[in-house]
Amino acid sequence: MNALLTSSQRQLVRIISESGPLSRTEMANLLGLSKAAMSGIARDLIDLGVLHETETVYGQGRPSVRLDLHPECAFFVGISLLEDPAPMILCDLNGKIIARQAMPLSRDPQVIAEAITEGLPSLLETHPSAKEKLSGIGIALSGFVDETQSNCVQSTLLNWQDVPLAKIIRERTGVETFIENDAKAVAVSEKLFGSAREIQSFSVVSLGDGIGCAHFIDGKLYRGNHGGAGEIAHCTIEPGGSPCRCGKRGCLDTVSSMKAIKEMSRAEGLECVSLSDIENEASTGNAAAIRILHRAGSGLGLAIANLIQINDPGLILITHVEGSFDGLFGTVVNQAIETNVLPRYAGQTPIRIKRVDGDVWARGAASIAAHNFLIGPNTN
Amino acid sequence: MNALLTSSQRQLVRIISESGPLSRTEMANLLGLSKAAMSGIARDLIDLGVLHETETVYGQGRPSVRLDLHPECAFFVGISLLEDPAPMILCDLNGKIIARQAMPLSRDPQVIAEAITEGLPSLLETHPSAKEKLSGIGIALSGFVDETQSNCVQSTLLNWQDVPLAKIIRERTGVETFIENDAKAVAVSEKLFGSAREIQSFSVVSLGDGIGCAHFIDGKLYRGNHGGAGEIAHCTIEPGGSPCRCGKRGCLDTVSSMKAIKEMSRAEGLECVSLSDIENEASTGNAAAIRILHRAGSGLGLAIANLIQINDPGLILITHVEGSFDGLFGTVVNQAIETNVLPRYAGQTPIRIKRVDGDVWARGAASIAAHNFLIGPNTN
DNA sequence: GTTGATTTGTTCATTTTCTGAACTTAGTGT
DNA sequence: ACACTAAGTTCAGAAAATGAACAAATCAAC
Repeated sequence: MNALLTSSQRQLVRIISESGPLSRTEMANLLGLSKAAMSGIARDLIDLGVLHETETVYGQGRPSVRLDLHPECAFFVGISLLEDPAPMILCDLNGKIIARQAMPLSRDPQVIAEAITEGLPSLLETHPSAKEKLSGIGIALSGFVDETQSNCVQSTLLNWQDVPLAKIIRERTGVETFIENDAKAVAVSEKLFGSAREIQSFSVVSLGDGIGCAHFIDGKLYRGNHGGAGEIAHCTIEPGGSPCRCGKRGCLDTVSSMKAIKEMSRAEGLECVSLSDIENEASTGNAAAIRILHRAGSGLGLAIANLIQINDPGLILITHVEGSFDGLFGTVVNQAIETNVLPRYAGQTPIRIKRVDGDVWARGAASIAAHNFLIGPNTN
Repeated sequence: MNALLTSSQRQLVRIISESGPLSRTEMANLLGLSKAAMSGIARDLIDLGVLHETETVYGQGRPSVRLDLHPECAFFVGISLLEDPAPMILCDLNGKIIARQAMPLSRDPQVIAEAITEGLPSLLETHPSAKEKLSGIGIALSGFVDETQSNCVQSTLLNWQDVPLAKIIRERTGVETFIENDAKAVAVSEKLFGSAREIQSFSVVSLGDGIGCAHFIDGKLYRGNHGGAGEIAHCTIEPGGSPCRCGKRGCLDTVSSMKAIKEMSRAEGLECVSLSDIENEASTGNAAAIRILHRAGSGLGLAIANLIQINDPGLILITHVEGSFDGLFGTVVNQAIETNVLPRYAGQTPIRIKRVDGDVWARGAASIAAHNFLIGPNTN
C-alpha cells in the first residue's frame, strides 16, 4: 500500500508524522512546493484514506483546515521478545493499543514465526478493518540488529548469531516485518507516539534490569556503525571497578542497573525486590542503602553528563519501570548530571523522567513497523 | 552560481562529492533516476564547467566514463582566527591550497571584515580564474556557532557573545561567508578533502593545546542542539580531580590537553615545549614524565572509549600537530581505548592517527565554505 | 448589515522534469 | 569477423510542479 505512494506523497506523510496536523499552506511551505501542487497531493491522500481534515483554525482571512494522518489507515503488530510469555499488541497509527495478547517465547526463530502466525488472526479480529489494513509487524529484542532491521547480528539473551528473523517471519506470515533493539524501539516510539514528537535530536535512557540507550539525531534514529550506538551500559564509570559480565571492569551496568542495585543490596543483607524497597530503607537512614543509591545515582548521572557533553541532545528522556524517581536515587542522578556538565550547559538540556508500563517494549516494537510504514526504508 | 543549479543537479554534485567519480549509470542508480534523465543533467553540468570526464573504466560492454567535479569550478577562501597573525588561504574544490597569506588578528568584527576585504585581492590574483569563481569564505574560530553558521554565540578566546560575524563579512565583501567551530571545521575538511571521504559516520578528535571533537553522523555534520556536540574536553574523566577553567573538576582538558601536559611537566620541574620533550624524558626512564604521559593517555583513551560506546562511529580520527604519536602517550591512549570498550567492539572501530600541519584550521575553514557550496544550506 | 481586507484553497493552461523504448557507441570474448 | 554486453543518447510522451486567476471563508471597520 505504501509502495503505491509517490515520493511527494510520502514526504508529506513524513512531515505530518513529525510535525503533527498541518494546513495545506503550511505543508506547501515546508516541502517547498506550490499551493497548487499541494492541493492535488492532499486530495489524493484524502481519497486514499491516509489523511483526513481535523480542526479549523481561525485567524485573519479564510480559516485553514489542518490535515492529519487517519489513525486507522494502517495497523501494526508489536511483539516483545524480552519476556516470557511474549506480549503481542495491535495498535493503530497513533500508537493506541487496540488489543493485547501473549504468545510463548522461544529461542527458535521458526517456532517464533509459527507462534506469530497462529496468534495473528485472533489479534486482528479485535478490529473490523485491522486485517486488511495490517501494514507491518515489529519485534523488539535485546541484542544487535543490522541496518536493514532484518537480521539479528547477535543476542546474548536469545543466544543468537546472525539470525534473519524478520525474513523468516515475513515469509511465514506474508506481512512486512522489522526487528529492532529494545532501547532503539523505545526511542522510536517516543518520537512517533510519545513525548519527543517535535524534537529532532534526543536520547532515551531506559532504566530497568539493564540500562539501554538510543539516539535520535536530526530526526532520524542513529543506529551506529555496527548498530551499537547507545551502548552506554558498558561505558567505564568506575575505572578498575567490579568486573562486568561483558569482560571489562567498572561498567555503568555494574553500578546503576536495577540488577546491580538489587545485587548490591542483597550483598549488604537488604531485602530488595524493587527500587522502592531500598529507597524506603534509605529514607529510614540505613547507611548501606544510602551508599548504594548514591553510588548508582552518581554513576548514571556521570554517564548521562558524558552523553550530554559528547552529543548535546535536545532532550534526555529517562524511562523507567521501577517504583519512582522522586527519591534519593533520582535526586543524586540529577545532581551528578549538574556537576558533570559544562556550566554553560547545565540546565540547558531538559531531562524528562517518564514512568512506563509493561507495554513499552511491545509498543516500541509496533512503532518500528509504523516508522517503516511512514518513513519507508529509503530516505529519498 | 550555485543558486542557478536545479535540485537534481545539486543532488548529483552532492553524491559525487561524497562518493568520488562516478559513471552516469551509477549516478542514475544512486539517485533513482532514469539513464535518460541523467544524461541530460550530466550534459548540462559539463557545459556549465562543474563536471568533467575523467578515467574510462573497461569491463564487459561499452566502457563507462567517470565524471568528477572540476576542481577549478569554484574557489574558496579559508581563514583561521585561532592564531595571530591569522592565516588566510585560497583553495580549490579538491582542497588543494593555491595560495597562502596572513592578516592581523583582531577582536573587532568590523576590523576583521576590513582586513579580509583588504587581503582578498592579492590572494585572488594568484590564480587567473579565482576572482570570478570565488564561491565562499569560511572562518574557523574557537567557540560556539549557531546552526546557520553565521553567528558566533559565544567565544571565550575572542571574548564574543552573539556576534553576527558572517553577516558582517558578507556585507563588507559581497561574498557568501560561513563561520564554524575549529574542531567541526576540521571534521568537515576530513570528510570533504581528507581521509574520511567515504565514511558516513565518524568522529574527529583534535589534540592540541586544547582538545576538540566533532561528529559526522549519516553523512552530515552533527552540530548538537546548542552547537555543542563534541565538547569532549569537558567530560569528567577524573571525578573530583583538579579544577578546570570551566568551573568543574577533572575535565579531560585538565589531564590530556597539551596545555595540561605542559603544565604538569613544569610543575614537576621538567622542560616541556612540545610533546617530544617529555616523551624523550619518559624514554630515558624519568618516572614523573612516565606518570604524566600515562595519566594523560589513559584520560584521552577513556574519553574516546566512552565516545565509541555512546556513538559507535565508523572511524575515530585523531589529529595532532605535536611531534609524534608513536611514543608512550600514543601507546597508552590505544591501550586505554581497548580496555574500556566493550570487548565485542574492541578493535572493530578503526582508530586513525593523522599528523596535521599548520594549515589545518585555515583549510578546515575553507572546507566549510566548500561544504556550503556543494551541499547547500537546504537538505532537500 | 454591508463593504473591504485578508488569507486559504482550487482550477487550469503551461512549463519543467522524468520515463520508456529504440538506438548508437565502444568495447570484450571467441 | 562475429555475436554479445553494457554505457550512454535521443526523442516522443507521461508525470509533476508552477503561476496566475479565482472562489471561499472569515475578520474588522464603518
